[in-house]
Amino acid sequence: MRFDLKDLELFVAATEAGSIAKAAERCHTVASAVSKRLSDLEAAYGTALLLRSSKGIAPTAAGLALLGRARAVLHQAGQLEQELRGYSKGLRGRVRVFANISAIVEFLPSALASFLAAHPEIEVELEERVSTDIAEAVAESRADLGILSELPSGSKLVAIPFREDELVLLVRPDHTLAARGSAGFGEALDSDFVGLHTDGALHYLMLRAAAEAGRPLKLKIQVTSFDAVCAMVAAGLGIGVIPRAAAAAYTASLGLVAVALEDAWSKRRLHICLRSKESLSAASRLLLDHLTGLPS
Amino acid sequence: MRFDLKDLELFVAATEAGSIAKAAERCHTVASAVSKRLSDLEAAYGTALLLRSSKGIAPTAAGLALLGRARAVLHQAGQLEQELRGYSKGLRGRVRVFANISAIVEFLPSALASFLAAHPEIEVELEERVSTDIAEAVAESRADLGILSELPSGSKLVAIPFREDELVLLVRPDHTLAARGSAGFGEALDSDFVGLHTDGALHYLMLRAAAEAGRPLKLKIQVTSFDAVCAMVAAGLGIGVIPRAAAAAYTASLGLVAVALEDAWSKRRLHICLRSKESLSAASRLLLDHLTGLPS
DNA sequence: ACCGGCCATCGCCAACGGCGATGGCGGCCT
DNA sequence: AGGCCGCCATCGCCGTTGGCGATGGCCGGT
Repeated sequence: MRFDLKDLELFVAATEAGSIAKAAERCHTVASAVSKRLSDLEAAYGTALLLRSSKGIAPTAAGLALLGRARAVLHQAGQLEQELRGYSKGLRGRVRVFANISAIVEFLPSALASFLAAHPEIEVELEERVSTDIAEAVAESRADLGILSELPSGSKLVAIPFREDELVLLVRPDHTLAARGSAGFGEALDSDFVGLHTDGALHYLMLRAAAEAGRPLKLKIQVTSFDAVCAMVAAGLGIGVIPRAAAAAYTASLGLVAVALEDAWSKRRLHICLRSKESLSAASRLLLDHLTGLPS
Repeated sequence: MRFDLKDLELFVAATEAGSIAKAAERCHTVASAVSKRLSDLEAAYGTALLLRSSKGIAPTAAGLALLGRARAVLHQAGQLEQELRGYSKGLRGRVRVFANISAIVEFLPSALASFLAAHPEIEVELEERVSTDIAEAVAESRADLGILSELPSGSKLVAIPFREDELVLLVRPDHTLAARGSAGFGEALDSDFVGLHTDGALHYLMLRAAAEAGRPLKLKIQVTSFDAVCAMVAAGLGIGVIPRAAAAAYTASLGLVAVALEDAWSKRRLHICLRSKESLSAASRLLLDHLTGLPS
């Protein structure tokens, strides 16, 4: 390992600031030191990372590619430091949870609140990801617990059923389906849709359902949160498919209508996934027990 | 940041080896240095990470929790270093691409030209294969990236959608279908066909479509390139099925006519396949990013 | 043409960190 | 029981690393 965390910090700071001088200031040092470290870094690997000019610096292609990885390393290192600090303050544990947006919006707020109230000495770190990323992160020990809809096939992880999650159609009151208590997804395909993350499981479900109906999914707008979906739907830009619990919060305030989906795939079961029960830390196991023991 | 990558390495090595002395040996240093660094690490955050005894060390709960995170940081740092090395010498390293004939004729010329212009230091090695061979080559690491129409079922490879590919009937102006803007494949089955590789996906599609129509595919001539198909068609030896983009180049010069196919299978989606994003070399990833980032 | 901002280089020096020796501790074998 | 061995912590020594400030070259804007 011929580089240092400080090297990475300086590199990121320099590319972000666009200037070695600014980076030095931000990192509480002087430009000459930064210049040297960066030059040495480049020399050590025989690769130009920065383009120097009299008005600052810009990353080369290699530098740009490196930037992302450097940020990832620094982020992880930062988390590690936080965790260390936590231990010195008497914290007894820290659990890293990756969850999909449905779980985060619907179930985790209350579940985590009660858990943290019962275990103030445990810190929970929560990040939102799409299901495939979650499984990967858990498999690679970047997360202790994952909450997702379905494990990717072939995954070696353990999956424990968590909650039921019902998807509903979200429409404006003036939509033709608004008066119906329920509808098939196929009936909704005439409308434009407002979608979520292109790589999310929900998106995939909708695409497949449309394909099975032999019709295209008219997806014009893509956003990344349920409230954004609701806002788009309220604005008349299309209709959406979101979990019932997420819909409930918005139907009243925005005057929208939730229509039950009759398709089988609209009933999803969320799962908690982990590498193995034995590999869980004490804190993680406490959280797992809490999540699975709660009345749903 | 009060710790160092080397601290983490030593910490991981020590907990794995169960002994500071062993860790020192593994890391090519001496025990005293390791002992000091670990003590300093603990002192810096006021947390005991290791339990010392006369027969070695064992991690405390805090240390155990830290272990996973430290590994994650080191893993990412290792990736970063590998990438750096890749840039120094690897960018001279080649990217091996296996692609089917459709991709090679329709999309790769311009895509590769712009890529090589942007990255003159990267060599791209391109071979034409049929889709099944491509998937196999990628799976066996004989190729870095594959471009094909559909992955064989059961394949463990990652497939990323690439481009749309529309197949058309290529006929002479005096053919009965030449006056039609579009036709079903079934209507064309009266004619003789000029075919491509007997084992290619395109050939397979045609065979299956003919079988579904309950009629034989009258295939007399088999060649291995689109221009050969065109020449055969122009010579009146039959009609052909090739991608629209490939047809465009010849319809004018040879006085041929492209007739749209009405069958659903004529709209294919090409995919880029690879083992996993993580296993890609830096150069391969650059090419992948380039291909997926291009406007289609 | 000057000035200001930028980066690279150089010499200086402090501090960090590795090294080897030493000492204390506990278990194990004889 | 006594000696021995392997372990880790501590200490002083010293080489290297790395920060600092000054200097100089470069370019663009005023």
